[in-house]
Amino acid sequence: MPAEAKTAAKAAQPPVRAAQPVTPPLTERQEARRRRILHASAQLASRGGFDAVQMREVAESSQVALGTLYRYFPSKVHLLVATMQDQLAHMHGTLRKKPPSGDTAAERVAETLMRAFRALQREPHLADAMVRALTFADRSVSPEVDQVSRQTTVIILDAMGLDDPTPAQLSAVRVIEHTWHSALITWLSGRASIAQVKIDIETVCRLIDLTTNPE
Amino acid sequence: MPAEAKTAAKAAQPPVRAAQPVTPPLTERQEARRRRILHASAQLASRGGFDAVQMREVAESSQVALGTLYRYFPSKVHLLVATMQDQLAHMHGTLRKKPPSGDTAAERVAETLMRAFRALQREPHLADAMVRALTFADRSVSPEVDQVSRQTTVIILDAMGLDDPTPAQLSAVRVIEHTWHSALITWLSGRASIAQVKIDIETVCRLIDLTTNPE
DNA sequence: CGGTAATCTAGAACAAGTTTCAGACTTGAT
DNA sequence: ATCAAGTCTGAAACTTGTTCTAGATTACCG
Repeated sequence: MPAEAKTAAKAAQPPVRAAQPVTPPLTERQEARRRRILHASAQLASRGGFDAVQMREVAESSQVALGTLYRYFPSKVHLLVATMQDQLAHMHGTLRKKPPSGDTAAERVAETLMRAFRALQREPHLADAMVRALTFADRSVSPEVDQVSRQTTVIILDAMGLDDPTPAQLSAVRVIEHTWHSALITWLSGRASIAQVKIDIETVCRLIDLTTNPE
Repeated sequence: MPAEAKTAAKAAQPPVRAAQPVTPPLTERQEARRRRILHASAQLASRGGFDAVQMREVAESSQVALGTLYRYFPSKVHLLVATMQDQLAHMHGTLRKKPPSGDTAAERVAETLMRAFRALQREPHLADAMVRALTFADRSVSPEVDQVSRQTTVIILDAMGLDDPTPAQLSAVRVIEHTWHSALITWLSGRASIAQVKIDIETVCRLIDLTTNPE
């Protein structure tokens, strides 16, 4: 990977879906292309994880020229992070349907995260690809990664049943997200058991009580 | 990166320093080569981070053939994780000299981590290279990553002044490590300020009190 | 010392991410 | 319908991690 390429935020014109800023509306065919690409990406990732998502294959599977693929997603990491955004949206929808049942906010958050975790377990390779991309992303992907982070925050706050979090609560949520990502990685690389992930998530969720009913 | 290469733990003969198992003692010249390699790696990393550590350059800087470099460190990630082990050992030595002064275990751990954080701030590119390698590492690097994790655990337990931690305390320590790595990453990729990292570390360290004086 | 196995070297070769380019195709405005 | 601007395609080129090979060097055993 050329050093400069990863560092400089390539200023590709329209299709690159940046953070929020003016995204020139895509034509129908463009939207379809984008969707095909994301689908191919997820499919390849489900097979063999990060390494199996090869740009040439994604291009071929989605019936798009390599150059076009790079116009839509300026790097493999961008592509996988976008794939994660996509999957996250899905998951948020799913989670919304059956709200967690715990009594305390901590319990509900832990329950939600474990539910998400079980979903990821069903596609461990896909999880691998997405999470590795997320943590490997450099500054040029920051807007997209940030968006994923915001979406995760929303999910957690949702589970807490909170509309207007205090700074302390936001910090707790960030810490939970940190733990979530990192625990996922240790599990994916075989360095932690599922049981351990569960315990750690429950442990970190206790921080919520700590910020809800102050010291 | 060939898929298989990253996945299969290459059984290179002697120099590959595995986890703990029998490492045939290196001759003096071999030890020197290893040291030159790690030094070159750290130096290049300090310049431009992960991307600047190019295997050909490392080989050249350390006066070693490319093939030899790969015999000592079977991949770029292995090399960078080993570099991290090296730097961690350094840091542990440094931290040991001036034990943290806080009254509670939580304070001492937070103080220690912030001290480490300030050290990393002095070489942000190096930190970038090491941390990115650490989280990007796949299963083939697990033993080495695990070793880094164990060393980090020791540092934290040291700061807590604990010899015989309970399972709950170990979980808290793991969560702190998760937060530490992940917070570092968000800082390195410009998505969080130093102040935010500090707050999050202090937040997560409160878990210690929670496990020390039970609910 | 002599011989043999292990190690090291230089350099070619290969794989996958990324860039580039010329030409065909679409789109939108006139 | 027509033209200019913007997109897409196919293919080649380039970069950097990784592997491979043949021949020199080194380490060690008797």
